[in-house]
Amino acid sequence: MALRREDVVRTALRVLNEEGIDGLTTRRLAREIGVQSPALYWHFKNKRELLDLMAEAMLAEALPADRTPEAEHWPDWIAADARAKRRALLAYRDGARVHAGTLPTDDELPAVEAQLSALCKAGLRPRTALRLLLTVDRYIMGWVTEEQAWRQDAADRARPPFPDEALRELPLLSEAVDVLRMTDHDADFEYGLRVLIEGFRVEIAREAGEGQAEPGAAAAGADGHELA
Amino acid sequence: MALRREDVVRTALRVLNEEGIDGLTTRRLAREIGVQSPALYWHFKNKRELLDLMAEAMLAEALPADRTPEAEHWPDWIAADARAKRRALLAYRDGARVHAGTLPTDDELPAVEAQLSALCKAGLRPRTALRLLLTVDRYIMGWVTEEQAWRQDAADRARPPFPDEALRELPLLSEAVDVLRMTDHDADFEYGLRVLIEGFRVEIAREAGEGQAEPGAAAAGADGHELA
DNA sequence: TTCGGAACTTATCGGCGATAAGGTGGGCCT
DNA sequence: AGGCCCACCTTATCGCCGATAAGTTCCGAA
Repeated sequence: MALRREDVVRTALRVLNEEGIDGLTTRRLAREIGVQSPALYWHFKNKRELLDLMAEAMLAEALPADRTPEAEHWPDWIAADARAKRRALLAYRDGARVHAGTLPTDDELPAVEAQLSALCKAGLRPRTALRLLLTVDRYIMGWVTEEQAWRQDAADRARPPFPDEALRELPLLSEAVDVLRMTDHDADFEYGLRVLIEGFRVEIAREAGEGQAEPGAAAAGADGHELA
Repeated sequence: MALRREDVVRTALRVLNEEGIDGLTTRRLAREIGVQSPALYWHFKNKRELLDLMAEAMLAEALPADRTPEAEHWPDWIAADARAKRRALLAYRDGARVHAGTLPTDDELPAVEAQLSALCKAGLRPRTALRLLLTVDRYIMGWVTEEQAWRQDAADRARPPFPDEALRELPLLSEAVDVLRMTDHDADFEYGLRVLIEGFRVEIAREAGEGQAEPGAAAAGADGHELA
């Protein structure tokens, strides 16, 4: 029976978790499947395509696609989606690096449209609503990337970073050293997420109050530095 | 005369810009310097160490270390630092990927301490202040990573992504398609930055108003989902 | 029964990071 | 003056990588 793309992707995700992204080679994967490595190139045009499908599968597991978010509860589903996405990326070793640079598939777009719809009902213009979604997305990606990099080289790191002697004469950093050493990833992630949502609240209040006139006003030119 | 580490790093940054991170190989770099590739291993224990020094040099160019930020103007210098860091990463091809997973050097810590000091004067506890700084940092990293990935495969991409036909039946996405297609990186980045700072404003107002009693209150357990 | 193409194998390519081992030249000690 | 040491580099080579070319197998349709 012929090998199916879907099975290859599933095995690849397992190998990813066992070996990390550097250990996920075409030969290793082929061996795991019980096939010679060039056979993979019948099913995928190159390794990048395989990684793209892996990224898609990772997120598909965790994010149900057919949900219709409600406008009035936008802080709730934005936060829930953010947590789900982080969890999905954390569920696989180097998940963020696999997902980085991936473009949304065409069939992921309707879910985005639904989110935009809810946010627009809450008072945003489509452009601003999409910017908002991208902002939280970038935060998640940056966060989990760093989180997994930390976890990764925590293994092969001889001594823990930021030893107490390096923090001598730095009383404030010493007091916050737990954050620096990422001893409580979850709570630290939640902090940034809450900050973002509080910012969104302000933004939505402003834009909803504007009466959506003057279309150019919030476009804020490339050098628009106005903060207040 | 012996080769100096600093010169190697400078050449490596030039090659990075010419070839991208995948084209930056030890052989290519050695050839550029006029030396055989194993010679590099006299000066660096491995390629990762070279990349770390490159990352450090990239940011050192753009971020003056001895500045003493003022408490009352925190939104200004946080935004300015964020823009400077983004610019520094964008200044080199794949700059974000080079910098990703890098730990702050011991001599970058005093600058952080100074920022914490200003934020604490503004009313935050050290832990929260550091969380705030990390939050904006993660946003920047996520943003620039995506930005450079986009720019990268914009080159070798046959057709532009998100063609109009994929957006049929998706009116809101169609209206926001410029954001999706990243036609105005700068303004989109500014949006997220402004959102973050507005969120920080709320957070600082809350924490300063608390009278900094009840130390456990804002630690928000791992599952602390309270948003309001 | 033949034939074509899907699905695989074997053989091989050029390039990678890294290590081992050997060479070389200048400065320092006696 | 002579010898030596060691910083710094070279040559040779290892094992692995992603990818391609070309040949093989086997099943289902005509």
